[in-house]
Amino acid sequence: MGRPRLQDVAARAGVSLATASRVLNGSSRTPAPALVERVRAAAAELGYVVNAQAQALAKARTGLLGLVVQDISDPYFSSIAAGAQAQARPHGLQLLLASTDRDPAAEREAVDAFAAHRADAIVVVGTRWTGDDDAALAEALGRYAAAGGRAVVVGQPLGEAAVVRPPNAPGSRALAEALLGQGHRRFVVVTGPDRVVTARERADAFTAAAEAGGGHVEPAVVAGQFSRDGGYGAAAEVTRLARDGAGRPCVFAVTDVMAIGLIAGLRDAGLAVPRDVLVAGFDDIPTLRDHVPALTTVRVPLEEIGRRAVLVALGEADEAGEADPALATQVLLRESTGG
Amino acid sequence: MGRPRLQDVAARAGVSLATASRVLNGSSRTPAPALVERVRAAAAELGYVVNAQAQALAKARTGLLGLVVQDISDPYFSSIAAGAQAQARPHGLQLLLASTDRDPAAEREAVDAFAAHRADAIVVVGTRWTGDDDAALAEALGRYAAAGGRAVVVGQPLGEAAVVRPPNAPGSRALAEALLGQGHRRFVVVTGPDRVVTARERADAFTAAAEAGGGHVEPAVVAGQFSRDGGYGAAAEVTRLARDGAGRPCVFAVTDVMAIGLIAGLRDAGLAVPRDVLVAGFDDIPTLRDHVPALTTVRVPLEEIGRRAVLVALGEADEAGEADPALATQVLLRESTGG
DNA sequence: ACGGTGCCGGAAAGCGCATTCCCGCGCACC
DNA sequence: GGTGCGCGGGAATGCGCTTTCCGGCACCGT
Repeated sequence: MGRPRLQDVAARAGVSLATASRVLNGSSRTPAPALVERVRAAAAELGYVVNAQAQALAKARTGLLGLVVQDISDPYFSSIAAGAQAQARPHGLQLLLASTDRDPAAEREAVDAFAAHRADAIVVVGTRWTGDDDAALAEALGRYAAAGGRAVVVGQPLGEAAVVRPPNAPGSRALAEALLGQGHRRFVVVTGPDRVVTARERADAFTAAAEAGGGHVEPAVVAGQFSRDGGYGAAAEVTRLARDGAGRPCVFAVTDVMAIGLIAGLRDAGLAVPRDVLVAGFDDIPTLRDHVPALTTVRVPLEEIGRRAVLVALGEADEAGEADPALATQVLLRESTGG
Repeated sequence: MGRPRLQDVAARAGVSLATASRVLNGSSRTPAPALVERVRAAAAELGYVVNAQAQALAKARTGLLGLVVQDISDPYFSSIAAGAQAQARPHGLQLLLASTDRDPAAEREAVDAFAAHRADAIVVVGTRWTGDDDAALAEALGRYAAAGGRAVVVGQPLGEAAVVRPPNAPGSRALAEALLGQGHRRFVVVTGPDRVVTARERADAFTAAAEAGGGHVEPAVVAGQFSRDGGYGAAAEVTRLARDGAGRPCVFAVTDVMAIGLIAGLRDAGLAVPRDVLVAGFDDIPTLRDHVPALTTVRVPLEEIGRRAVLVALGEADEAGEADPALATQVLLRESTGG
């Protein structure tokens, strides 16, 4: 009553285990057509389902790809995951997913768990942290790679792992230049907590480009969280700046979801966008396409980043730097910065 | 230079394989403290990482939980996935994820792949299809369950699998009643393609409740796709209805993302919400919380549904019907239906 | 006609671990 | 002081499959 084994299929087809294996799974040699037919028939009749675990043990390859993201319910990560999934399927890889809730310790645990499952490759997606939160993760990935696994990080470099760099700096620079082109000169950056490297990359590149282009950038507003609520919370400080200084400030919130929260907070404070304050975001989250006011943002090819990470993990593509043409951003100027 | 095996750890600690296994993984018996210490030390020195594949083969349990969703980049599914992940981790289960791009054939293939990997349980999330698109999936899940796997579907019942029913009908009924309570009487339902059972469940329950409460429900508008673009495309027909009849129609779009698309389409057609048309959605997608106008919708405990599905898969909870109190919906009346 | 060259099928040795069974020891009890 | 029992450690078996390796056969060339 248990599951049929390959042995059972072989017996029913009147062939050896080796032949059955060659017919159903093997690749190096192809048995005679008559045997192939018999084995296939026997397998079908028995409802045979290969045991990937046993196969993995024998072949030292599991067909598993570990994907570690910081929050799968965040559209940024789920878009990347969708791209990874799309690329994994045609390669016959199954995705092992871990969503870490932005906890560096959980990231490390996920990598260790995937290593235990002997995933053929591991892709870790998400911002690195300043300080030494990453040390344990780097070590875990290092051990994994030393044992023959392929490690890829999407975000910032970490240890020896191959890296796919989302175009944070180029995108932020392009955004600054586009806003300068619209005539804006007074900028405010709403960034995430200090330890979030991605937030810093975007903020720094934007600030540098804005100042290089003759703009004035106010001291950055540091949001308490790297999220919608963080953006909302930053509204108070932005409101103060808007009421103090001269002219409408043009605010760059380093992610779309922060920008959305910021706009909501401004509205609750009695300020309208773009009437009183201009706001731009980053990422071009699909669900926010119909936001009112339409949000100026930078489109990041998230799915493509996911696909690329998988290809790198498979050794079929090279690492991607911030300037990689396949991962180029696109600035989308919309109503929130004055149209 | 290969990975250390348990055998290597045992040798280094001067104990037998069995003892090492008992120390590091086993549970039935605990060796003497001195030995435990020696084995642990040896494992640490060697950098031993247990081979989950080998363990799975020997124990006939993999610690894998298969999760099949229709589109991981859709916030509906990614929220459920987040809940599933949160529930899986404390149980020491790893998530095997498949995103099928809403292709019934891909759903079946994913189930077969998970069965091959001997996942301890499989959860299939998403609407069923009318017609016999589901037959193959039902069969695959049936085979899997017959071989001892635990199968759970989130959505509509399918074969013998345990089912967690999102509260589509209760939520839709409650929404209709709330809208009636606001005084609305003229309703339009924007539903998805006929084959999408979830769309039909919501539309039917809403229609029945609205009519039972004395409302008038126009013939349903069938969107071409179960998505934002489907909602956008339905705007033309809704515009016609709004211009024809008497009074502002109150439109129920069966998902938030369709509602958002609809509102965008209406805007492009020159109609404002709620000035000319009222619109309500379903799901309460977090990212849309700051939409303007604020969207009347039905909050569905998506993460909780994900958690529950995992618990059912683990045999630690019972199936959940549409009226399950733990999965209750909440109607959120907001500006899009007149506040 | 004979030795040689491929092919093709089967037997068997693992892959890394859990687990059953067995054995030896020390203790309590009679 | 002897018997029985409990406990802790080790040898061996098997989980289901892949993959060498080997033997036999047919077919080729000379």
